[in-house]
Amino acid sequence: MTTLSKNFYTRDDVVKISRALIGKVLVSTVGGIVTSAIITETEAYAGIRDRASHAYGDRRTARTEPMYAEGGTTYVYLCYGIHHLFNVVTGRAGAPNAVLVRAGAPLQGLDTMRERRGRSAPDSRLLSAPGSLAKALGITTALTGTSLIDGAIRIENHGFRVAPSKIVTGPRVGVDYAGADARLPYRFRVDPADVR
DNA sequence: CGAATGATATACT
DNA sequence: GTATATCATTCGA
Repeated sequence: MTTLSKNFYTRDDVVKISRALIGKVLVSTVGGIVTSAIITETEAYAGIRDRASHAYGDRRTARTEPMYAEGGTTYVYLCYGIHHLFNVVTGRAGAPNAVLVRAGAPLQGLDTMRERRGRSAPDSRLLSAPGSLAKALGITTALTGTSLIDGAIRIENHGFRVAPSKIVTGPRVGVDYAGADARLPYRFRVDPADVR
């Protein structure tokens, strides 16, 4: 049960890191309450030449600034005016790479997650999509740019095992506008039942 | 299937 | 500075 160290995040290959995050544990401490989840789905966003990335074409703005930080920090932004989406920034400083955490399986703080998500969400869907996952874990844009090493959000290795053959690779969701890049196999997911 | 909902990027005046 | 189109989505009809 160790917190992932800086050198996990600062590696070059964001796609590899995206795959490696499957089975790791995302932990948030918000309002003095700890909630955590096993990561079951991620997507890689690969720098300034990835049309699907917010940083495509080196679009460095107030919003995307956290993506340009050194790996090991967060990038949280508001999508569709409603949903806060949580990303892990990777790579070296100046290279805007990030991994979107799309889904998870509840581990700790189940009651709090249920409260945050509201009555209509069944347990099986508590963390089944990126907006829902952030909501259940209490993650908002207020936490963008914060450290994953010693901040309110961290990622730990609890020793959960996922057979490589159980990790499904495919194109990313909701990026049709990205042309050919929309078909890149940058999405990774595993059935929660295949995490031991 | 489509409304909800607001920050943001971009293109104007 | 102001206008407007767009968006790494979700939920309910």
